[in-house]
Amino acid sequence: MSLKHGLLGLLNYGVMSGYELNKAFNASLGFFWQGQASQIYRELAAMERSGWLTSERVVQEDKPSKKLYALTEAGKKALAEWLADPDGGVAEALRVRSAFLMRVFFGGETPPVETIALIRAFRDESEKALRALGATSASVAEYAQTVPDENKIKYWRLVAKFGDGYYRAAVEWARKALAELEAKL
Amino acid sequence: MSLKHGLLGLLNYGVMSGYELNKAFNASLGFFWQGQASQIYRELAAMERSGWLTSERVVQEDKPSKKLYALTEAGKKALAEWLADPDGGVAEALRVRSAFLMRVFFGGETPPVETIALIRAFRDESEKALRALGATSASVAEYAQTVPDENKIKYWRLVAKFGDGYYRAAVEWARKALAELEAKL
DNA sequence: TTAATCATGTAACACGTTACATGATTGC
DNA sequence: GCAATCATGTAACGTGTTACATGATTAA
Repeated sequence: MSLKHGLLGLLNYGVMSGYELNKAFNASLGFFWQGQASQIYRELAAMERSGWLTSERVVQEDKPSKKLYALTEAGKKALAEWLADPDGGVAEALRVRSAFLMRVFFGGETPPVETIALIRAFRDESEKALRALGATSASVAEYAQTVPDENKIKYWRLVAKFGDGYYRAAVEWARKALAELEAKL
Repeated sequence: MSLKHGLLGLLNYGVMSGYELNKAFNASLGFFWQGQASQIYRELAAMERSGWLTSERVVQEDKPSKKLYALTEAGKKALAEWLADPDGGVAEALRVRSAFLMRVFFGGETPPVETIALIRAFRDESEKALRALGATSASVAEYAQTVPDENKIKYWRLVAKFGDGYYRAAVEWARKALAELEAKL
């Protein structure tokens, strides 16, 4: 799975604590992968057990002590192998899993207004997501100016563009669906 | 979760065996929800335990005997409640989970050709999915002619259109991304 | 003769989610 | 005075995946 590999990728940029990893994960990889804090701690413990990481406890004044994780050679190797995997999860990438679409599928079993209300909520959420992504992209663009590591940022922008296209498609679908359903009321 | 509710929805159309449910599930709900056969059997057993279903063993000649599942009143109620839920999983519907995008995100850590190869594979898969969906839509259209239960089919088509928009967005994204990356080689 | 279809499942493991616990410090 | 931030985790449960087992029949 990829929570592990996301953590490896982040730790490759530098030593971090579990708490910092959780924040970094949500801020950067959060769009296409989500993990609860508790899960991240569990994975970190597992990764340390399998020799990918070492941890060092750092005692702080005025704050709880933290554990800094660092990649080992084995961890770097695991990351490199994942990056070099020619398969790269392409097949699963297109898979949709949506209770919402399932609900729409069974729309014929309920009064139309209920499904319409649901699709309206979906449209609103999609528009919100689109706006939020715009804000993220703006902050990436800003970051790009100060630290012009163009090589990395290029790929970050690609991922953001995927999100943009996805949310746009969602909004467009919802609008058309609503126009169709509302016309028949 | 929704595997349960998908099964309830299918059983609402008529009595079926686990094997038939698995096939029906993959054929109709498979686009937006996937379940292994073994998981379906497990869920059916759990649903029977909680009183949503009853099962009857049917002995067949020349074929292994099967178990036919039927909705109980409690099962119908559970389905109705799920259908009436005003939330309907809208928030989670937009969530993306993609190891592929994570891999692209870290594209700066590998030679560009590797990421390009990956995105090409993704583009090919997306085009394939789009074609496959076209075939599905055609068979739905055909089915619509013979059994013109327009009310149900309307919603099926809506779901198919979502898939169409999604795959199209994927193909478009991949093409643009490739054009950008290949130009800099 | 090999694979696919029919039909059911068990077992084990992997991953995701939710609730809870601790306890000091800082900002509204 | 209350909520948020910092920082770590445990426990339990829910869901998803993979491998395996059985065994007859039918089509390429």
